Amino acid sequence: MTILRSPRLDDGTARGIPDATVARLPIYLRALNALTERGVSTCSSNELAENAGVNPAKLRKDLSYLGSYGTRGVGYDVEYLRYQIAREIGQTQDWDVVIVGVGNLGSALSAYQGFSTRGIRVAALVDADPRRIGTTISGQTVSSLDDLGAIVSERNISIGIIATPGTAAQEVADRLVAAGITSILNFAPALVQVPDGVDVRKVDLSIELQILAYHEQRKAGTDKVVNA
Amino acid sequence: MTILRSPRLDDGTARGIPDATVARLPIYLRALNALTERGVSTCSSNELAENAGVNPAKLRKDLSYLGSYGTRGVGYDVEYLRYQIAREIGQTQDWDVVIVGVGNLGSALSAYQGFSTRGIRVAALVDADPRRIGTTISGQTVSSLDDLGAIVSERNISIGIIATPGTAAQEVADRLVAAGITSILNFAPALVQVPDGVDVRKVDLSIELQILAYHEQRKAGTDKVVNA
DNA sequence: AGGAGTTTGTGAACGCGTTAACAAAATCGA
DNA sequence: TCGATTTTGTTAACGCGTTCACAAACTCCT
Ligand SMILES: NC(=O)c1ccc[n+]([C@@H]2O[C@H](COP(=O)([O-])OP(=O)(O)OC[C@H]3O[C@@H](n4cnc5c(N)ncnc54)[C@H](O)[C@@H]3O)[C@@H](O)[C@H]2O)c1
Ligand SMILES: NC(=O)c1ccc[n+]([C@@H]2O[C@H](COP(=O)([O-])OP(=O)(O)OC[C@H]3O[C@@H](n4cnc5c(N)ncnc54)[C@H](O)[C@@H]3O)[C@@H](O)[C@H]2O)c1
Repeated sequence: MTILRSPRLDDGTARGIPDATVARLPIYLRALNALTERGVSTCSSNELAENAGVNPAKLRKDLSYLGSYGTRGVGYDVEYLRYQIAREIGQTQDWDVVIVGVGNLGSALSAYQGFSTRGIRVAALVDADPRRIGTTISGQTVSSLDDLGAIVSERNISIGIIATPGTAAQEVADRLVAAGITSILNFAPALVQVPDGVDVRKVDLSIELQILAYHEQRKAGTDKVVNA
Repeated sequence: MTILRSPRLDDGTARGIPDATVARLPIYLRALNALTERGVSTCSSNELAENAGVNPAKLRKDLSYLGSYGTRGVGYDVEYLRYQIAREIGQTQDWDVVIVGVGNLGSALSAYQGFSTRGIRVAALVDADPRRIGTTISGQTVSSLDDLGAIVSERNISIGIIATPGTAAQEVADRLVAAGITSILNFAPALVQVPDGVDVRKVDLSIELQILAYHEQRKAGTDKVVNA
């Protein structure tokens, strides 16, 4: 009698897609867009899986959580499937984000053109440094951290990006939450505590490189065997 | 009679630490450094786990793959454990990386001070744009992509970062591999194919935000219930 | 010396994610 | 119409990662 986080509810509504699947849906979307650009209008799971770099069985299982959008013996209609995935992950609308901390990384993020094609719009830039406040970065005026609450509610922003030093991360997170933000992407190498109902994802670029370094070290130890 | 990728080999040598554990070891390292700075010389698994934001049992299991470095009834010696983890993940030496593509993101990465304290050294910057080649960014001269092979072998670089547009990613990966690079961190939204023996990790910031957007969409649908 | 208290290291259970395998459902040609 | 062929959707098996729970090992106090 344990309560399961079942992908499908009893009423048949597809809900609660596994995290691992959610993380891959944007990849499929990108692959479908690439197929459209190449003029392909129908594809099999093998074809799409190849383009996305995943196992075909995994792709089909992932898609099965959304519904039954393929045709047996035929495959998937590229445009139709693209729309269904986009709808599922909320890409039929744009999501506004605020970047807090427009230093090296925050500036690079604010200049990135690739977000807009994925339904992400950088709607506001915020910093605490008086020398940065009021300046224009990538066509946007940098606002004060103190105006965060007003900006978030005015522009209906629900996602915040922390690109400040680690020491400021918790304070910034608290302010974002107080302003009504319910999703945070944290680039600072620090743990942030948030109340229930707020999602936090962490991107740690140092760790990515450290993981590669670990494998490099292991390779060095077995190189004689591998290169023999 | 299947061959297992066992954490421990028959001779007792600790090898083949699980991927999930490897990804957390740098977090523990950071937490241990923080404890040292606070003057703490001994800590329990509960204490360290709290600082790292993980379950204590998970922490102990992770550490058990490295060896038995704690004392029952006492806990861990912070400095000793820090050294053991550092040694395990290759942080007793510096790892040199080359950044290919010094645009917005590549420049931000090259300016980042946080890498050096984690054993990562940005040893070279490379670009294909003649207007960038020869300029100085974060105190380093930008070299031509054509000199990649010489730079990599001269400076003994084993890790490459791709920060070029997605369209150039595969070509850059090929060049990195040809130059002798065996680990790649790819920021471009593109799949890159590499030979066996070369590790590739992908960081996709759009997808991180898209995952948050998905959860935002779900929250919107259940808000009435949650906020009731 | 011995018992009470503390904390590690690990065995075992559990759950999630991945993958293989196949029945169901479609197309196509004869 | 029917059999051969293709490809999906799904079930079942498997492996990895997480977590609980506890014996083993240590400290400390009397
Ligand atoms: N630059 C990189 O490539 C890189 C790589 C990995 C991780 N990071 C992490 O990303 C974060 C940002 O890095 P960066 O290189 O852009 O740093 P940076 O120093 O260039 O920029 C930080 C910005 O945050 C602002 N800031 C400081 N405190 C603030 C506060 N309380 N509220 C609002 N703004 C505040 C500063 O004024 C500055 O503009 C850091 O945590 C860093 O560790 C950066
Ligand atoms: N800027 C961001 O915040 C951000 C966010 C997410 C993803 N990305 C991805 O990171 C990558 C870099 O982004 P960016 O904003 O820095 O782009 P950018 O256009 O600012 O810089 C790209 C750089 O790569 C160089 N380049 C192009 N072709 C090259 C080649 N064949 N060899 C070597 N160098 C080459 C260009 O000269 C330029 O300097 C892109 O793939 C982008 O999609 C960037």
